[in-house]
Amino acid sequence: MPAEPPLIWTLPPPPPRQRALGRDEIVAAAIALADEGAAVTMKSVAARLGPYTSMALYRYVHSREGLSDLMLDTAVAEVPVPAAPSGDWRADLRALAFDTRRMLGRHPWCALLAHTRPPAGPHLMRRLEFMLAVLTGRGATLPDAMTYAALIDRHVLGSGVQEAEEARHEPTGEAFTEALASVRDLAAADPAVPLLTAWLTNPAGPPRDAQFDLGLGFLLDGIESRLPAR
Amino acid sequence: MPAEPPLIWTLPPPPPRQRALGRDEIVAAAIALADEGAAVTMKSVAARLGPYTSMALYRYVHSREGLSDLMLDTAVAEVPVPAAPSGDWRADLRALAFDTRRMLGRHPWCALLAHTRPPAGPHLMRRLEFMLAVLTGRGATLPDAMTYAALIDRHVLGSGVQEAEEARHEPTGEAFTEALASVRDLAAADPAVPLLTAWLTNPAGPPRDAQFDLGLGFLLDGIESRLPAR
DNA sequence: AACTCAAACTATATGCGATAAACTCAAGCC
DNA sequence: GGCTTGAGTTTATCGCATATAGTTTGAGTT
Repeated sequence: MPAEPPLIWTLPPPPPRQRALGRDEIVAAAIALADEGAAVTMKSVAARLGPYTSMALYRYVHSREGLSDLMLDTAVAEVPVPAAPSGDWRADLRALAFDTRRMLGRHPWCALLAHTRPPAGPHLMRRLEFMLAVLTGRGATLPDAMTYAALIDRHVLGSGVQEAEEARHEPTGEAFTEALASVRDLAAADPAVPLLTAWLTNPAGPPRDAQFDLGLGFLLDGIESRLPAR
Repeated sequence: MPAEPPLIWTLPPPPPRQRALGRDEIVAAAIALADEGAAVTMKSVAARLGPYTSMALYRYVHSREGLSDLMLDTAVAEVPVPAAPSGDWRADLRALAFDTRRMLGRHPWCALLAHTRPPAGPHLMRRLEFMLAVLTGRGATLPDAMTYAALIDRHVLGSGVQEAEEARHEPTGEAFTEALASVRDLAAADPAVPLLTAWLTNPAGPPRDAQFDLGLGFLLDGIESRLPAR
């Protein structure tokens, strides 16, 4: 027998509708979810904002892809970009690289996204503009500056993606140790990969930041060698 | 009224069933689809193999993720890996990097996949082992060798992802030109990004291969400077 | 020649995710 | 008071992965 629908009088009064979502709140909610490692779906974002449905978001962000692009640019906005080069091109680029890296640490999902989306957001553009200004200010041609900037960002984003991947698996020592062990066993079973096996048995190496700085230094050295003499 | 089911006699005789799928055929079909830029779904892969359903694949590849991992390792298997270092560490690493780059050119989907999946396949392992052998053979410690190898792969994969992204949009001059124009207009509308606007108006620069080689050279130079003296 | 059985597929159903189209509902306006 | 408009909701598809349960088939057995 179908249950009698409850009388309206027994039900709580409807909550006051909170109207007027906005792009900013939506993007902030999506970023918060992504930072927590939760899946970002239209539904989960809407739910986080209150008693909304996924369809409510479309008015503001147009599509899922639009939301992704907004998330990316909003995260990049956290990277401090000086108004003008300081005069020390190397320090400028290094600081920007590290600041970006720190942002990627706060928003690990960002690295992959940056790889997949065109760099068309306003904050992405201003960040790139600064790199170009620093390099051309030191004498590079515009095409060369673009090449160098791409090189550096490759390093920054590549590190970001890799570390995000690693972090995604590490937190729980349980499954992680097991996964590592299974890869190690796989390697150990193949006599063709002794060095890899040795490393997996005792994975050592400089800390991440040092590795990052090392590679960045290599790139900056290379760029410096091709800049016009002072 | 529900249509009368047709009598079996009016239907064509069943086609002879081709049995025995196999992991290799499945992975090859998936790679072929991906190379063509088509979506790789269980269904599309099965259909490409004949009159199969998506479920037929699960026996062989376990899951969608399993299929991805097999695709990745199979593609990496195309990269020729010498049995042993030649004695010229720099030439060895450079050749491996360029061979990998060529493979990524044939399989553009591979770069992103390599970024997202653990490098546990047998061919991925052997490729890495070779890099480690080259670097330790020249005097690097194992942890350092791992750091350097990661640096190089970051560059190789990063270039691969970027060029794959670019290629995905270029083929059709129609929409691409339009998209480029809209980004340029966006930049032009922001007075804060004159250099970027200038570049977008006239995107120039060395050819891709030269840019790749430039960055690779920077990294190899840097590595060289930290290798023990001969 | 009929029978059995496991391997190889198919059918069916569930659930998630994105999104189009149509609908509702409250304010403000004439 | 009826009309418009903005802001969400409902409903309905569609694509995709995949669990579970069936079905077919062909190689061997008796």
